Amino acid sequence: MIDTPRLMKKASGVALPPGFRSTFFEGLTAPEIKAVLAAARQERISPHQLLQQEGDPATRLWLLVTGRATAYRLERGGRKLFLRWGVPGDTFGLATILREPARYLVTVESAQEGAILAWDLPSCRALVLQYPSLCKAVNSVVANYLDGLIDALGASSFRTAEQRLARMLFVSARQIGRTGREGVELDLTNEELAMTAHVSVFTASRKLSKWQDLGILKKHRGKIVLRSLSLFEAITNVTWR
Amino acid sequence: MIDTPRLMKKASGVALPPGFRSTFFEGLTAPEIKAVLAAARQERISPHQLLQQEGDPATRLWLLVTGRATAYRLERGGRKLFLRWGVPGDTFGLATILREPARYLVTVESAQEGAILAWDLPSCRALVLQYPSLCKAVNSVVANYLDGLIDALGASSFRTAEQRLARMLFVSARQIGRTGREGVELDLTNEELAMTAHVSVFTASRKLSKWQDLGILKKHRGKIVLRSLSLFEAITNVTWR
DNA sequence: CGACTGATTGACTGCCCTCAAATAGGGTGG
DNA sequence: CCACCCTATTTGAGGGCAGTCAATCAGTCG
Repeated sequence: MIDTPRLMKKASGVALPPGFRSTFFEGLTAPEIKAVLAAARQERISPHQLLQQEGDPATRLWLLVTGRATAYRLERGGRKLFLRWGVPGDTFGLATILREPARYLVTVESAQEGAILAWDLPSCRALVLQYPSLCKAVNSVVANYLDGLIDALGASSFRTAEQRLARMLFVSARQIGRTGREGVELDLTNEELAMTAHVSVFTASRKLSKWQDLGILKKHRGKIVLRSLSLFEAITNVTWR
Repeated sequence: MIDTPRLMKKASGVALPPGFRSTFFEGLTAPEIKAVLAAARQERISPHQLLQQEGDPATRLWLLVTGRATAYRLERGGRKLFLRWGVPGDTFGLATILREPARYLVTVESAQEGAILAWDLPSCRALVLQYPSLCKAVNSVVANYLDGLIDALGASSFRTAEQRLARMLFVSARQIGRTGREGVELDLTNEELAMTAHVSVFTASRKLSKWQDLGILKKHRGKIVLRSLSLFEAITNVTWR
């Protein structure tokens, strides 16, 4: 969809897609951004690649440029606890900048072809020393993650499977949805959606069918088209009186 | 239990309980800690006092010195989503140090008499400018919160009411438990415990009774005595195959 | 046209929440 | 010291949401 930047070994001029934005850069001045970008290394990623693994020593900070990723934690029994989508502009490996010998808190796996910008440990150290506001940028990103997590916890604790599903459709639409002519298109299988909403595949299928019958979405294999976003928002909010 | 520090209007010498430790101070040098403490203001708190409210402008950073607090978020319908205990050494209002016009993410309510150290917005700004490592300290604390939240989300998503209860008893024991002669004593009503484990009061009562029959805890009104901590840890881990 | 993977549907089960009502602890005032 | 009250806790009955299991159906790709 967007001309993907080419691989570059050394970062003299990192190519970013036009209109690229990242919350990580907010709060940084233009020259700071420039300096930070100059220290970055760009890499291509392929689907099902483990970008970082929980428990591993945090040796690099990185930022998703194009593609999609999934952040999750492995629970006892091998189940994956979905935490959030990684979309262009999202930053991970933030632990690298925290206390020096840190470990990744979560596992991040790419879901598509794409590209990332990465900073290794020495670069991070140097950058933080030179630009203290970087620390604030990290803070800001982490705060966003916190907020999202609290929301997810609330959903998981107080809401029904139907509400959790509707919520996930809603937030996924904003994050990984493409606006097509029939509505917002989501490249998600039932299984993926079920996992993100912490619901069984069967209830996911049932609820989706119900919503299709109501005409507020359309299902295809591995793809969901939402006709009306606001209805899903309503579903998640209503019902708790 | 510990001689509580007296109220001081100006912070010339802030009185901390002997042996007081805070993760917030880790990563700071001794002179830094001294400077930070010098800028603090000490206040007494009483039970059921709202130390901060979600959505309010974040105007102060503070640290619990003595007492106990509850961090939660208010959900639609007025239900409280319990997030974590606040115990001596815990820091809150970290948003104050992030992007300048910030708002509190969560509500924190005191549960006992106690004392806090507080820094107002100008102090925070000044301190962060002078000691960049403060930013790292904040980062570190937030990372801990993140980790705890992910854990809670996992519990809420994948575990049974019994496992969530056992988990909460276990973590509460470490955080707010006193070691008595019969085991670890927890000052918790069934209702409080139920709320923190995201379980109904009734299932809480039933499970507690069951565990009392098994002899691994003893119930009193508003108080629980755990005879064996490790058993509870086992309960939370077992069962997932 | 197979083969494989994703999606569906129905039947069954069980955890845990809701509601109603009774019981007990602990402090207070007479 | 006892009667009383308020609140915490208990107990049982009932029901619903949603998960598991099994089997079938449907799309896609080779």
